Amino acid sequence: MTDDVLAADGRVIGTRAIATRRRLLDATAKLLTEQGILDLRVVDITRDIGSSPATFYQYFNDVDEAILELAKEATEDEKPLVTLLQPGWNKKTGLEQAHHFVDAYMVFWDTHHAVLRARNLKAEEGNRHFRAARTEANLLIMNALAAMVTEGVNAKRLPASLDPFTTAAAVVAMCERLLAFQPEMAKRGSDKNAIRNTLAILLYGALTGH
Amino acid sequence: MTDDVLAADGRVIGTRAIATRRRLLDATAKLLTEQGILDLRVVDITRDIGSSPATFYQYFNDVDEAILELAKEATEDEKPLVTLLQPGWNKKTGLEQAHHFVDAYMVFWDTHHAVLRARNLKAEEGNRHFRAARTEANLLIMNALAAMVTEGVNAKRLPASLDPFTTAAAVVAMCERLLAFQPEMAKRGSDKNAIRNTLAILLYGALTGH
DNA sequence: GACCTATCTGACTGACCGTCAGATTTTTGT
DNA sequence: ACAAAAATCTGACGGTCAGTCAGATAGGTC
Repeated sequence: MTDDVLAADGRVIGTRAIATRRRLLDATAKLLTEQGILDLRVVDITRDIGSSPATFYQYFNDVDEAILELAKEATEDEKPLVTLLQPGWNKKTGLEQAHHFVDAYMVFWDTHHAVLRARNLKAEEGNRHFRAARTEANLLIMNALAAMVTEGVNAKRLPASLDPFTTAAAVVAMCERLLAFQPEMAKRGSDKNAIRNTLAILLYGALTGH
Repeated sequence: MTDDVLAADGRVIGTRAIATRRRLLDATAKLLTEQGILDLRVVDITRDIGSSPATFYQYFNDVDEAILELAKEATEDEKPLVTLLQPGWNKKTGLEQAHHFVDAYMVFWDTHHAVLRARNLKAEEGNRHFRAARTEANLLIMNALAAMVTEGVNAKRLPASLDPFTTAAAVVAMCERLLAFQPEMAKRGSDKNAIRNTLAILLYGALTGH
């Protein structure tokens, strides 16, 4: 019952409608990637699937609602990343584990960057629902990171004055931002591999104190 | 001659027009802060100064042009920060110097966050002019940071595999992002001071290896 | 095939964008 | 001080998009 798909007015919809709704979501994601959120128009979304604006509003009250759903789908793809973040990265294999995480994060980012950017913008501009979505997604990763920092602090490898949660936020920030900067940095001589390596080292250092 | 103020069609304008243009820029900055870029409408900007949309287009070809100018003004305010980033942060006073930088950066961010967010979004969505503006601003800080990293690498306090430029980007990312997250993190128990301290420690560590 | 329900869309209202011709204000010349 | 010229401002308009609603169309049931 709970996973019934609903129209904008809340009624349960059938298979044809579910398919239409899905095509609308896919078109939204596509146009978000191609044109960015500032030029995202409902007309374009519906034109893309050969339909009319009225159809869109059958399934979503506004564009935000569609983007929010895409953001939640992205969060689902983020969950598996947590398993790569377990306390106990040691001197021998820790750096390699950091690399694994960075690689997985890069794939995740490449897949969802347009939606994540839109989500973050709306969250930063104060939209309650997008704040909640971002917080939920970030907590997945940040709780795992904070646990690793706490372990490092307890083992006296990291300074006690380091706030684990803030450090975790800083680590997430580095990951997201370096990937967003990537194309620009490439022009300045830092290629994808340099970014990957440096990110792994910084993560490894910040999280373990090694 | 070069610092003459120009209208949208390129002609040099007089004192009354300069004042109008300035009021338009201030109103743009104000509404960008209050409502965010997604709800920024030219009608609102001109209404705010008791004028009409046509006036706006006398001075700017579109809203982007006004935001870009505000972004460039923000860059001017960023330049003094570079003096706080000199190689040679040592064990005794280094952490304190990191605090100074973090404090100055916080003030800068608080003043310009709405414009900077808009600039970064447009840059990330591929707008050439905003990319250039962001790159110019970031290079100010990043070159200074990269020089500090290079010094740390040379003194063998930092691993040689660390790419100075990427590290600098990571540091900038941490600064920007933690400040953007601030209100959200406050709710989860990391107050402004914890953020300030943690950021300073992370900076100090990443830049000097101490 | 007649009926019922789910789904879709044409057509409309209202708002904003960006333009332009003409109105208003300021400056210049005498 | 006044008229002419230049600079600045704006009302009004055509075009596009958001969002709504009544009615058309498609799919299923008996």
